[in-house]
Amino acid sequence: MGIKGLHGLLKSIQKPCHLRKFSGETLGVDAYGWLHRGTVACAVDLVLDRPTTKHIDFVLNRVRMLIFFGVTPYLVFDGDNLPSKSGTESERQKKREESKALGLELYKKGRVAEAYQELQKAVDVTPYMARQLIEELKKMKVEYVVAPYEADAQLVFLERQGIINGIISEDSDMLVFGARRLLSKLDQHGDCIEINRADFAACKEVSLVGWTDADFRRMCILSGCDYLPNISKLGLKTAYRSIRKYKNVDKALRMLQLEGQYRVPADYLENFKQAELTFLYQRVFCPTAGKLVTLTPPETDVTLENLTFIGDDMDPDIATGVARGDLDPTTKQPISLKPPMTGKWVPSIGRRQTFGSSADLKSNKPISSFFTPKRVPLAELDPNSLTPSPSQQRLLERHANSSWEASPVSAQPNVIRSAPADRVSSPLLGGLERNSSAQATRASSTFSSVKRPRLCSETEEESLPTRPNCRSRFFTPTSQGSSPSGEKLARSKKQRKSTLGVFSDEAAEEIMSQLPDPSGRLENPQDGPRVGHEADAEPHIKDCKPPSPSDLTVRPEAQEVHKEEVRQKDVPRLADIDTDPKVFPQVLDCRVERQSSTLLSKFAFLPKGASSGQRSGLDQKKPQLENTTHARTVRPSPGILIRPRGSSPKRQRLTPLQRLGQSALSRSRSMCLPTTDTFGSSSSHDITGGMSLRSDIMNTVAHQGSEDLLIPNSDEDDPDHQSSDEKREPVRLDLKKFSFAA
DNA sequence: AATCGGTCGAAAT
DNA sequence: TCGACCGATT
Repeated sequence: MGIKGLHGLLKSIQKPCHLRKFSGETLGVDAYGWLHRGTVACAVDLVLDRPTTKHIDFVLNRVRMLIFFGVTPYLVFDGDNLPSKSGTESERQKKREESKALGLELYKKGRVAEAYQELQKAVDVTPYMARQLIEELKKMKVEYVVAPYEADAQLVFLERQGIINGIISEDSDMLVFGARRLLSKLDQHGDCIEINRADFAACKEVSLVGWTDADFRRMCILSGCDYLPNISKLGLKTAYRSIRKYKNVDKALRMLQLEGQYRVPADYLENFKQAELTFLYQRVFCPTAGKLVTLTPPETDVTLENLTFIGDDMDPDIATGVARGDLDPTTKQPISLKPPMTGKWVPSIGRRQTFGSSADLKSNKPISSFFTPKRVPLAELDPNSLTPSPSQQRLLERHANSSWEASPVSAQPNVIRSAPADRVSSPLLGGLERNSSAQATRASSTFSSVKRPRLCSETEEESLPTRPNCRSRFFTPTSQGSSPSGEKLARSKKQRKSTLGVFSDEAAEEIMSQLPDPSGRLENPQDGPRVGHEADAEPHIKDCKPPSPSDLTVRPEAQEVHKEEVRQKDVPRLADIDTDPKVFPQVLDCRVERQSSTLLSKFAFLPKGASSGQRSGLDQKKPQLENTTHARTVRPSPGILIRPRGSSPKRQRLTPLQRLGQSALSRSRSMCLPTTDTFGSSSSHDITGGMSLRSDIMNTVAHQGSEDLLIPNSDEDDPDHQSSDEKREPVRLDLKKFSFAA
């Protein structure tokens, strides 16, 4: 997958950093990558069709982590296979089935561990899993899109449109597509590495100074990529040299062959061009236009019809259905929200109505009659679970006499306000809901509402308020004093930690000490030695260009406006439950319970950290953390979470807690300020100047590695940065680590 | 020096 | 499954 060895080639411009750096920005996520990681934890269950949501929860935890650090997640799912990759996929499918058979065999023999290993290979990430996850994302008001084809291209497209400010993915192909800012190796703490296109000129392994995107792309393709296997014995280094020398692939290939050693297949050049065109023009979904467009606007002399390998175009309605996750990206058929238990697939429209309609829920038929008791997976997975959790039971009782029919949405805001714990009664939400009218949305919304309590239940059970010690899940089990996992965390953070004292609560300390971390200020000046100019030496293959005005997509300067429009348009489908006020209280209750438990966990969590704290700044920070947590994690509100960049928070109707959260948010934002603004406006990319950095910058540099020296960024004038001094003290000690890293 | 093929540990609970 | 790493090969 991806380009072999590319990470190694770009080692020197990989900057260790933390999600906090991207606070206030929107990051695109390769959702299948996360889902796949999540399946590791429950591979056996998935293969055996046993009920599990661990893989979904894994992703949701990551999403929450992003939100916690002020990042707006935007999840992007893979869609259909490109025609050229269909062979690969069937091979994989075959391998998976073999692994499944072998794994099950081992399992029967009692060799569980081996079976486990084998079954991990058998897991496939399905559109259904994506759909499950999407339902949760809707509830959390997290933006997402299902790409018509590859998520890679979709992500890069979104980045170019300015809809996202960076891409979280492990796939180095992203850079070939033209990603500008790639975040990889994200761990559960928020640490990751950044590869920024603007830094390419600083690459030490090879000199990319003066390289265009086209040069880079061709080098990668030449060394072997998903669309074209490499010429044997020809790797990245050789590809680099020949592109550097000849710039032109045609000539490079001829010379490589002449020099002997390399045997270039007859059709290689043709395939090469195809591969390049796939990287350039693969079809993606434009959320603004509501239809498919090519990743790069086609040049006038490019006839898309001839490019079958970039993926077929599709009807805008279908494309939108796929993008929303309503339609299977491959079959284009509606994805049933019901688990595909027996292979008997019920058309999802009918199914949804069945589940969501009031008639059905009120029918005399006992709900359990819908299920075969023997089929445990069904019972477990179905949203209308026959055995409601305690909280569900209470809710059901409470609403035993109330109608399930939808009532006018205008009643909604009242419902929200009357809810005791729902402090974030977002005016934005209410307002937008009134606009929601799409029937399809309504149908799935109703379903979601019913489904929600069920899907909550696992989380609920794990974090019931009766267990005040449980913690937010993305904080990993660390706050239990000196637990093994605490040590594990400490180990992973050793670079930063080594000079700090030993705290009773590593995790809390971590969060506390880093909350106001100025690392966000170390933004990459996007200019400096320019690498990305598109000066294509080869006329026969067109290069990426910024979206042209003629394109249906948005131009950068119009983005804010368009983004707003997109939001407005999108909200109905995102605001699923909220379209049904009657169901809302139930859902709310469940959510509140879950969320208050999350909140409680934070409270349980924080004092420990605070008590172990040794710095006076800690007390200043604690309330902010709590409130930020509350506003962002506990009750994701569109007013906070899905605010278009640049627009101002709607303060006037925020609750005090929200306001605190907001102030914390804006605070962290101001500290991380030039993130977006620095884009292209920050001054020099002066390598030698790195050593003259102010000490406060050095703080950050210290634990970020030498590459950060390349990116001076001075923006520390946050007057109420309470703990900057306290903060500075311990971190500066880390300079040792820096010298180590350097 | 670069590439290739193999092994190993981490991923997740 | 992926990467990092090692040793063999050219």
